[in-house]
Amino acid sequence: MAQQIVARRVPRQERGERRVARLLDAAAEVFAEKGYEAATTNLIAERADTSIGSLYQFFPNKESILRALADRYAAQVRALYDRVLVPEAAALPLLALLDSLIDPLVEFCATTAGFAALVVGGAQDGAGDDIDQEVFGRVEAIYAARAPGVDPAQIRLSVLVSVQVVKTLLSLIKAGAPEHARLVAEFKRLLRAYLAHVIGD
Amino acid sequence: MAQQIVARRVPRQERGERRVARLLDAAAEVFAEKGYEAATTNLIAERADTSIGSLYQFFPNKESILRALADRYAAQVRALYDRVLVPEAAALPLLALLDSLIDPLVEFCATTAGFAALVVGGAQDGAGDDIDQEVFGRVEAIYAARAPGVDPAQIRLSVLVSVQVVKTLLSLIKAGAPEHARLVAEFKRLLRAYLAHVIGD
Amino acid sequence: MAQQIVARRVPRQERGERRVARLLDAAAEVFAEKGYEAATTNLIAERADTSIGSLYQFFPNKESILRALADRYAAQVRALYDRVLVPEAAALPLLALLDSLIDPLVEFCATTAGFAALVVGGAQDGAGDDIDQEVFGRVEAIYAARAPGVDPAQIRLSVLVSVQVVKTLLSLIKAGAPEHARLVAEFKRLLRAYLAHVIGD
Amino acid sequence: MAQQIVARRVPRQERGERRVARLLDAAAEVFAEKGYEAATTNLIAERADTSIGSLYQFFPNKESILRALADRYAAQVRALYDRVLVPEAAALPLLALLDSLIDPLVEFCATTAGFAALVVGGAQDGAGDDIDQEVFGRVEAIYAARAPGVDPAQIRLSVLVSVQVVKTLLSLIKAGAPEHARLVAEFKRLLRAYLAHVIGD
DNA sequence: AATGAATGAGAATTCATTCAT
DNA sequence: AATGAATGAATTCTCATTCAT
Repeated sequence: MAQQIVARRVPRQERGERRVARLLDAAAEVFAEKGYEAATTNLIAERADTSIGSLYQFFPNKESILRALADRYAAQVRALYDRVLVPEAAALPLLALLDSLIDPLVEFCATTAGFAALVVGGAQDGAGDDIDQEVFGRVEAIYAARAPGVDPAQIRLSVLVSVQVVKTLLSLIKAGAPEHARLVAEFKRLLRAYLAHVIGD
Repeated sequence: MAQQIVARRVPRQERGERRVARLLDAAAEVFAEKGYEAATTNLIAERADTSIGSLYQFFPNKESILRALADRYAAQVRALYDRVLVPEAAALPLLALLDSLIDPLVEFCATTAGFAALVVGGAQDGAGDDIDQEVFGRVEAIYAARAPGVDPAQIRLSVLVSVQVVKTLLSLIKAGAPEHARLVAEFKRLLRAYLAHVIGD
Repeated sequence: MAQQIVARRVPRQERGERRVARLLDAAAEVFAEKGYEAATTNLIAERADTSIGSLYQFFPNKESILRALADRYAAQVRALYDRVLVPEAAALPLLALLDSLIDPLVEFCATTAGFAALVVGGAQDGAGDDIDQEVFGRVEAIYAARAPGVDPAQIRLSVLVSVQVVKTLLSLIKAGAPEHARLVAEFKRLLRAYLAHVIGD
Repeated sequence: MAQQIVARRVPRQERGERRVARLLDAAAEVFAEKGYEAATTNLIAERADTSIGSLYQFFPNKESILRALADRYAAQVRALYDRVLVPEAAALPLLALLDSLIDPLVEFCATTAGFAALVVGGAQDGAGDDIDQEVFGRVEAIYAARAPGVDPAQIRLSVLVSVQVVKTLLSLIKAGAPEHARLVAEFKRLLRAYLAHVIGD
């Protein structure tokens, strides 16, 4: 009996989750296309093949859609880094470290419509903060492990600089800069030159 | 006599100019506070102690206010750089060069309400482009003068990186990052390390 | 079963249609009272006991309300003429023909608030054109059938004159001319005298 | 002395009159181009090479410009008819009478930008009424003289019909109907056929 | 008298959000 | 739970009219 009740519920929850996912996909698309302010909740619902009423069943207001999207991206970035940014990464040569730091984000950015808009664009006040935190924490751990003697405050500052620089790179890519690869390489040069001083080559 | 006639007209023009200036000041404030989209033309007029009708006497629509603001900033940045970024700057030691490149902007940013929002924020499509161009051209000339042997494409790439990095710095300052000075110093370190490779220390 | 599904949707559609009808009624009233330009969409919505938002759910802009109203009138005139202006009308004595041509329009005009304003008033560029066409085509067919030997160009000219004269009559009635009936009779005399020459008595 | 004072005044008054004339010309143009509602007082002033302030020195509001324009047209029509519509016209053959009734108006309409718009268009409630009266009175006198035995009420009705028919003709011409001349001829046929019954050929 | 900058009520239209079905 | 019609506050912009200069 209890199982039945649970079982009967699961499909419903699943259906709900699928709908939320569709809504977030649609929102990512629409936010990326029009920007947060110009995006309308009606268009998002329509793109998600749902009704506006359903949208408001899952999200109390427009901003919460953005937050949820940011949450999802933060989780995706976490998963991304779980694979490549293992603690041992701290032992890699700086160049390799930068590769494993930057390349996943660049690729994610290229594949994922609204990501850059959210992380970089400052679409809405603190929308990208969770994603930032996700990256920040990882990088801080690695830098600290790599340069144990350095003042933690200096480490944090270097992490801040690094993260901001990568975000800038992503924003340029999103803006459709030509010579994608060349740009990525140059930003790696930038960070390498800087970090060689701070946490060693 | 002739002077009198001219003089009689001046107050009118001056009044108009003062009003435009007040409107732009107000717009800068409001754009900075709320962002471009959320800013309303009525609020801008109110802040400028004028009527909405007067606002539309000077600006045909909301976007033109943003453009005019960008123009004004571009002119101010030009004036700023006219003083410090003389051609001889190319001969300075890299650190001094970075000082004269960055410090004026940082200070201007700190004093001027909506500047960073416009330059960095991507408030509206190409709003900050003129300001960017202003800086870009100057910096390109200096880098090229300093490193005559380097491939112009590489120079341009380095200028792009430099300008973007400075814009990032400004956005952090605008975001109210604590330890202002420390941050500026660190971004100078970042650029110095990078540029030492590209255009020499 | 299938019927039920269909049936369930009907109330919604019906509600929408009723609302559109109410909006058009209100619009007819308001356009007739104030003229197209001076009529406000807010007043139309209010008169229709709806919100301005609902109005814009059905009509993309003010002009489209006018067009829809014209469409509705054109359809009503078509229906009107379907009953009385059968092909056999061509065989009627001229006076009887004029009766069946004019009387329905006069009555429709008297019962229907905004009709004359639209047909005659030139409220907006081509607003009444469809209604004109509706009448023009019918009358042309009848005149041609009645006077087969006459040059088609002359027929069209006579139709134009006839239609314009009737429109003028309607405008006078709308303007609240006293002695309604006398006026109608006189305009019939006018057209009879003219058409007796052109298409025969 | 007295003469001097008068003399000194005359130029002022003349200047004012010339300005009023220029304003009315401009208004005619603008009303004809855009219609009464869409015409702006600022545009009228600009077209008249004056300031908006001067416009309001002579006209208390927008509507009064229309009225003044109508007055001017009424006077011009009066002058027009003073030449051709002499009492002896009543003795002319009907066709010649119609010529002298219609031709001047058609020509005036063709030469004078805003005339038709005003007389026909119903630009504003009673704007063309004075002009109507001007024509109505003349025609009534002539019809009455020509058909002394006819009931005055019938005369008035026939005048009404005649005037309305001519107005309709003017509106078609203004609307840019092709075959100008043919149209005029046909409308004369229309009126001739009608009037032959009423006031004799 | 002439000017034109200034005013602000008012218009069309949008869109986040609610709620009856 | 799903739907989408309904709502109306808020926004941009216009234009008749006023009034200081």
